Amino acid sequence: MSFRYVKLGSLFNITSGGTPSRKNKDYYENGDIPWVKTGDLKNMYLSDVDEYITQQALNESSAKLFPKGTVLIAMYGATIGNCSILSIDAATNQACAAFKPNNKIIPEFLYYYLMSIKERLISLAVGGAQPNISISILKNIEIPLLTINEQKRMVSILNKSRELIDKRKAQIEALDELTQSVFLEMFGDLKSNPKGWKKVQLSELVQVDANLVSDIENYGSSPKDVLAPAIKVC
DNA sequence: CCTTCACGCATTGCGCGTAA
DNA sequence: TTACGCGCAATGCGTGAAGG
Repeated sequence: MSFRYVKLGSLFNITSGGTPSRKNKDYYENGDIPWVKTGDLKNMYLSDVDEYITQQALNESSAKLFPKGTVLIAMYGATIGNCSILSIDAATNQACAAFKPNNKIIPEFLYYYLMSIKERLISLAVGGAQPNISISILKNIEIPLLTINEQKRMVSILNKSRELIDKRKAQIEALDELTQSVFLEMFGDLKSNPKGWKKVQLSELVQVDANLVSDIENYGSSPKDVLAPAIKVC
């Protein structure tokens, strides 16, 4: 795989949004244009927002409408460095930098790249009370320029890895609940069973590591049957 | 003149302490 | 125990300065 590094500024016309005046009700009341704030940049894809603005707000403020596929990154505030890909057309406030989709970089590849350099981006931020990543800093960030097919291949690998991370997170949460359930089984009031867990074989619940299961089952006082949340760890 | 940057202020929500 | 007030942190907003 051969590639060269290219500055984001030469690939994208990076812009920020704007905040229509809060004093003008006409900008917000009955608005139907999604308006993104940095706090909305939580997940990979963004389809749900807190606030909407009107067409008038769009016309009379520096808020701009960005198309589906635009990658947004928070430039300051506690959410600095957070990214999302728009899965709807939406406007943003001034704290979001926007990379409109083009034919050289696919949004998912840019998203993963920005996430991979998040810590570096934060360290580049300047300012005291509220550190700032400016658009000029973003323009100077270099990204490996791969062919679209290579980008797609990388994205599919990274998607799989992300799925794995999500699954692992779900497993950890499930195992945390399992901890509670074991204590409830051993010391709690079973009749009350406040969470409505069912009684199942431990081996039925935990499929991830057969040795771990046998270790737990063979560990003296541990019960083979446990009260468990209605999920399976696999 | 318009856009962007960067700073500081305003607002909101949460946690903690205290008094009733 | 509950309600209230205070302080702090997080986040959004406004605005003056700078530069193209």
